[in-house]
Amino acid sequence: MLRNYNKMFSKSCEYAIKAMIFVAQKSKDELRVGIKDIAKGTDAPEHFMAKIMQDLSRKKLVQSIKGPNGGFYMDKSNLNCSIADVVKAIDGDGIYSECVLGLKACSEKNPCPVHFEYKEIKKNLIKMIELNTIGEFNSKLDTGKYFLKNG
Amino acid sequence: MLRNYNKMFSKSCEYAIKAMIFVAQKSKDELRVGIKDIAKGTDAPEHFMAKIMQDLSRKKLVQSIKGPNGGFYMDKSNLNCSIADVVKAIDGDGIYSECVLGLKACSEKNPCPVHFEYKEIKKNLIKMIELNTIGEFNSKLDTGKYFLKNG
DNA sequence: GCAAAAAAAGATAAAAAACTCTTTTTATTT
DNA sequence: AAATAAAAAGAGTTTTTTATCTTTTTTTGC
Repeated sequence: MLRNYNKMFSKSCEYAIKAMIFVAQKSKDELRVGIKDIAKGTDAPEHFMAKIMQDLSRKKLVQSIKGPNGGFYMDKSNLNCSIADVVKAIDGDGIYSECVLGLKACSEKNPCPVHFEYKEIKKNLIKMIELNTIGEFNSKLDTGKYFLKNG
Repeated sequence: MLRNYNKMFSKSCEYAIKAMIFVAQKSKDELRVGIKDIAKGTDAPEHFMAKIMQDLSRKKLVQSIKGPNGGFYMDKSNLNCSIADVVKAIDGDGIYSECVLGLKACSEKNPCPVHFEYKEIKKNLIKMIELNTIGEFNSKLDTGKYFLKNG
């Protein structure tokens, strides 16, 4: 054990969620944010974040424009997307479907020993990521009481 | 995204939990279980499982005896250990302490945007893994309604 | 004491995830 | 048209996790 697991989401996914919130925040008035700003604003490695943004952009979770004054921004529908949408885009839908003990065959009819206990937790987790939209974080961050990076 | 994340626990940890439940189940009457049986009974790669069992044994979550008729088994106190104990032994206590967005500085006073929503989920998750002891799974598995492996 | 059985330990390999660097494409401004 | 700015794409490296293979140590039964 060299790690210290946690890992509800992959690192890429953590970065993606933070980036989405950051871009939403910064692009309120049609402004575009560059990859450098996004990386700085979320404590993420720049080139790695670039890859993630490309991915999110390809999947239309965020808008991008090349060239001078280009960058990333969000339209109305992007602001409406939930954390769950981001998670699904980056980590897939394992959070919906996979057994907490990794059993492929685990199901209601063929449950692992913790299936039903975990079911409740999963339900709440899914509710949480589905109900929180990216746009809603704007007001939260505006209060200055929430943070996207250390220090 | 080649993965399909999920990953509440690492693979090692999934195997460890299953192994603990399996050994508890099989060693009810002072019997010892060998690594081959454990691997088979949990759908885990044998040598990898061996490593994990060594780890659990070193940390006294399970007992082991070498030589002919040796193997793994559990004493009373082992049966009393919770899933949380196994998780902490293998994955560390990140599940208790780490921010879901990976922010080192995230805390009650310096919360990330999802801190308080996640707090509730985390509380339930911790409750679940702390209240479920390994020994308690015996009766569950005895009913034949729960499974530790596919197929 | 010797052979066999089993876990422990050591060392290596393969796969996946995280991260970096370089080149290309697209758009803008002068 | 040329220079520049920015994202996109491609190709690589490093680190971590997962998995395998080999040797050593311990215990038991003969």
